[in-house]
Amino acid sequence: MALRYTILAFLSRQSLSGYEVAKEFAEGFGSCFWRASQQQIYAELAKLEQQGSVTYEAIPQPGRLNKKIYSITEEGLQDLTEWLTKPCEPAAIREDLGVLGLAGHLVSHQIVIREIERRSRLHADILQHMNKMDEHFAQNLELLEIKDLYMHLIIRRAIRYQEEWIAWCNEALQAIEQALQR
Amino acid sequence: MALRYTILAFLSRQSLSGYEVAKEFAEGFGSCFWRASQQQIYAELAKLEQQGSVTYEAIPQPGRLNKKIYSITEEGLQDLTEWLTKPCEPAAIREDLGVLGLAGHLVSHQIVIREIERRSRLHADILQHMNKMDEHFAQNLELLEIKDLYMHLIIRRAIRYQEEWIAWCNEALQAIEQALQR
DNA sequence: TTTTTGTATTCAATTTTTTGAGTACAAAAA
DNA sequence: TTTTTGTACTCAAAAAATTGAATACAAAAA
Repeated sequence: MALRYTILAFLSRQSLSGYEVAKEFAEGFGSCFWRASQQQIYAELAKLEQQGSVTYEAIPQPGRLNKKIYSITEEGLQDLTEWLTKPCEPAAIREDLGVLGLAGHLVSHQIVIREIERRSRLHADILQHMNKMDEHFAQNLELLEIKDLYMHLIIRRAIRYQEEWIAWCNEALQAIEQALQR
Repeated sequence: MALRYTILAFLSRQSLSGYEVAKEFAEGFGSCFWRASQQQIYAELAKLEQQGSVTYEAIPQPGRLNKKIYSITEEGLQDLTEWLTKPCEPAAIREDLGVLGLAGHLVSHQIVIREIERRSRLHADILQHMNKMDEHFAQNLELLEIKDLYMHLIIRRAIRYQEEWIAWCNEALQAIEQALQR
């Protein structure tokens, strides 16, 4: 279960409130790597706090609910490090679109084409977002400290992933069109 | 929830026993696209049967438990078609290895390198398997009926996915080595 | 001025997934 | 001949994820 460790990893970079962790998932790393709902995140943070892997400092906000700034503890750091050290297995692709490959013959090719075109556009949007995320790192690649180099590499993974999707969409569209002409 | 529809999609191609569906997941499409345990599959088939999306014919096996051959029904076909027609969203990458990008600085670079090298090998193995799956389709691409063309395209997706992983692993290893030399 | 957006968190029910067994027998391999 | 592998299915508990609310207020936009 990587949600726990993803949260710990965020907190190993900087202390964050639950809301900010959720934002990381929604906009940063998580937007294309790992998704989690706010509820999941708050629940996990509470569990981590109970187990002593994180602590929080309650920041009283004038006229509002307290903001809890979570920080990783020694135990949390150790837990995370241990997990990172273990080998991990590749994940399944788990794409709904894959089912179209199994049963696409049940719907008209227009629908298949429309869906692939739509996907291509979606990935182009995400790609743009990822490229923006990478900008700062890619510009001074030579001076990056290790922490940022790894971040750059993982963003690169996301970028290549999106590019690959777009390339496949093109390949697929071309193949379908060619088949239709016969 | 695509498990349900993935099973329906398998059954839309041919009738299968629960065991054979599980094998599809373990070795075929599912090995790299969608994973599901036997228990999940049997449970889902039972649910689908209750709902009338599939039926089964019990094949008495001499001296064994009955084998249940599941077939998709009209309702199942309609349900699946409806689902295929709706647009679907890209999935998150959900790779444990991604966490290394967030917190790789906590472990030695040997561990990071070892893990990336390991990944590269794993993906090469899966790639080989996928290429074998595609062989039959790729050979007579010109004569494929639509059903098989789509299957080919989705296998191509899996192939490109593995190739992309391997390419990224190489890029990452090179970047890390270069950084270490400074 | 009212509505929307953004910050910030919590609760609860349901569904899905994972984990770990257990049953039963045939065929092939050691 | 004993063990392993493959076929074939079932049960149950625990963990994780999803869905849908609800609360509370500030700031900006309409």
